[in-house]
Amino acid sequence: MPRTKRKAPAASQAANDANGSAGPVSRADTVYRGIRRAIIEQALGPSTKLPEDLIGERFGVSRTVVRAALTRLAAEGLVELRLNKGATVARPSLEEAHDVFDIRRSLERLVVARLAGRLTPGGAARLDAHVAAEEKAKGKDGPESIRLAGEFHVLLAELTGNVILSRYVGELISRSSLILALYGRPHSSDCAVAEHREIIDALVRGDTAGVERLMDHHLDAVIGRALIAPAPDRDIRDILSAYAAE
Amino acid sequence: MPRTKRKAPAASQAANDANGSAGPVSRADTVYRGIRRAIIEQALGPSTKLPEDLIGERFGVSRTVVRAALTRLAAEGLVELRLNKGATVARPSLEEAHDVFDIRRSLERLVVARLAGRLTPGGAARLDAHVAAEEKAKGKDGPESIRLAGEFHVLLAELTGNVILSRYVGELISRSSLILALYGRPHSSDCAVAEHREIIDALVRGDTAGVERLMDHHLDAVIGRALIAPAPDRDIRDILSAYAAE
DNA sequence: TGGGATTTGTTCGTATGTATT
DNA sequence: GAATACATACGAACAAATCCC
Repeated sequence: MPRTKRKAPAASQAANDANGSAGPVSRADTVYRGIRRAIIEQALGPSTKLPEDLIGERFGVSRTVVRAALTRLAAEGLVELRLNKGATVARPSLEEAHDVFDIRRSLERLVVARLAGRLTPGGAARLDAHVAAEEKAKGKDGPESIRLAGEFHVLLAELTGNVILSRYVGELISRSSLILALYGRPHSSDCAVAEHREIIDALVRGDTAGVERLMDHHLDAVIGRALIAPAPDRDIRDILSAYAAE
Repeated sequence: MPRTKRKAPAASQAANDANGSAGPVSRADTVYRGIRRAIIEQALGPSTKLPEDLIGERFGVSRTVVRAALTRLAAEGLVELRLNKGATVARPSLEEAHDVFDIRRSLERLVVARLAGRLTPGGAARLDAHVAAEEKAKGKDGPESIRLAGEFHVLLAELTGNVILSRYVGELISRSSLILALYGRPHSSDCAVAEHREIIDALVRGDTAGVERLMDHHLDAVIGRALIAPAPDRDIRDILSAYAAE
């Protein structure tokens, strides 16, 4: 009798509703977001194996649903999917790391150029609020801080209204998390909140050239934290249970 | 007796091997590539419904495999996936169209900047060969021509060696196919082969500023063919059979 | 509006492939 | 290296939602 360790029909009918805001959400979405967040917050490190059975158990869904989520994550570059060998958290090479930051420079410069002087009051307010949240989370130095630092850049991209641009920036940001986990210092990942403030100021002033320069410097600083350091391996089981409950 | 029209166990065990070059290929890959090509060559127009059963029948695979392919295509933006309502070929809004070309400008400028003066002899040869193929296919004015025009840009991106960059450019190019199908003139989609030649020349000369200007002009010309025109609807069945056999 | 046909979402069994001893 | 254990790839059936008349 093979693989009899599957759980009962999965009592997760209460996992519906209460989603962010837009449109109905499939169950695969829930799993996708959970794993994505776990990777971004560096709870799941590069090369961590992601067995379908285990994940399905933790999230209360079947392997089919997990597969759909893993497929999406693979398309996004966060997960590697080798035929017949299952999924692992991606382990970007040093070369890929350079590639990521290369494109980030180009696209994030486009973002601030589009935004300079064109920031709505509402947009500026959202940015201010976000930076305030970053400041608040700074002391704790936990995964929250890592995520917020990246989300500042995603928020900027979203404010351009260009959905494709924000999707790409979002992907690049999450890959940056992986890169920092692999090659960066242990947890110096806070993105220099002061620099974020400077960028907002320059955007409000409408100083296009200045904000492009600031963003370049800021990214240089981020890249500067790309040093050699091995990543420890932890047990997936404990980690996932924290993310299964959204 | 619901849905009894499914075919026999599907005798497609010979669908393995003989793939392009790199790594083993899942069956979902085959379906993915087939549908993708059909969309890029404008055989499947925007909003065309993509029923899982029908596609699976044509490709000789089950719905599970089709779903995986559709999930990937959706992540890429070529397909829209609405919950409980199935998949359709994406129909980019005019706004999205502008977004696509906006990012194309930025990324393709990065491509040629990276390439200027750094083109290997092999790379230049591949570009020359490609343009020759474009020239040859130009008379026929068929789907081949559409695909080749886009692949020139993808080839440029690939020559940078930045795999993420080439993935993004590839996605943007295929979306451009959709945009041209929607808003462009019927079939004036050949990308001005002469302009491609000029770009190659400038790259070989190492004329960075010149090639950026040329690429901008070239993209302007492409964007210039974005006019209002409705797209006719055709029957998926006939179309897919041509693409099922690779 | 309603009911049947159709399509999608999901589960789960089986076959096949990979790792391990 | 063969046998065993295990994980993945795929398919068929079932349940639920949607569509269409």
